[in-house]
Amino acid sequence: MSTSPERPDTAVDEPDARDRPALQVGEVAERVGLSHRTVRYYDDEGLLSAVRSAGNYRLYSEADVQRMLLIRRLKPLGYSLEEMRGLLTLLDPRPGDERTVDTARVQEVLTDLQHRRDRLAEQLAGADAVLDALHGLRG
Amino acid sequence: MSTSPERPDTAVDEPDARDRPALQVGEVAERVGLSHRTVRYYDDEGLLSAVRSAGNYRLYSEADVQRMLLIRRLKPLGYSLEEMRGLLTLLDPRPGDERTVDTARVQEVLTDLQHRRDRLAEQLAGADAVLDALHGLRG
DNA sequence: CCCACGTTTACGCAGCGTTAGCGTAA
DNA sequence: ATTACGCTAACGCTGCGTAAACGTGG
Repeated sequence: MSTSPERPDTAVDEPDARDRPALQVGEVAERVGLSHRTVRYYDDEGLLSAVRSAGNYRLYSEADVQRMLLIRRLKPLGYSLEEMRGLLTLLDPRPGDERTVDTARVQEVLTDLQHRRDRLAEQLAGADAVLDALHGLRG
Repeated sequence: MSTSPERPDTAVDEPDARDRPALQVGEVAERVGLSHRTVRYYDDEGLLSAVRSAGNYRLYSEADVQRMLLIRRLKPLGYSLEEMRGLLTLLDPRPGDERTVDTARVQEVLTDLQHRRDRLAEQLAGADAVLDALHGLRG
């Protein structure tokens, strides 16, 4: 997710690979479709890891943006931010996260993810049912 | 929804039509898949209209159950309970609700409903994208 | 008939998680 | 204009405590 496989730039894989934090809160908020308030909140809750500018502004990297987009996709599945934190260490590990790829845990998370996806699908089906009934009532 | 067209009982259309409130909070909660606390909350918020027993217990009719199921289907679309109240007067009017079938308003509500449905579909697609990526990462 | 028991409900208060608004300052 | 920070509120629940109503068995 955070890797950019094609990048003959700084030789290595990703660590500093031209992805130095440069975006401030408003920019990323707009890009990922969250309010700047929410971005700040996620940051405070430890889901994000902004670097600070000289003037103490939060600065985000492209990888951070990807992470936020991931959060944005995961959130409708009903995870709390605390659960999200755990999820992210598995799905979008940051340097300094546990490196042991606990396969059992991953499987556990994955099936849970599936269940939630299915529930979401049911909700969509429910909405469609209502919509159908409604369109029927006035064709 | 709440009408049972065949009933030569009390002459009129539906008011008492064998659908007298008889279910108490726990029963309906289980049937519609909400906590009894939530049912009470909805009731307090004016989404439901329970009748009270001699001992002050809430009693719900079959029509109420249908209404709750409708709420349950509409809720994932992100309506606030206040919006829900307005929705219900349109989609599941109770005796005593505005009887003018404001067509423009209905259309408005309907397209909003559609938008929300589409947003839900996008969320599902987003979840599937994550799931696909994840399954790819360990096939 | 009555009592004692367990279950169900009522109500209010208080808390939580997620957001969003505001004011003030840098 | 943008951000930082903290306070507060709103929303949708949820849990707790206490009290009353119910149903069943003795």
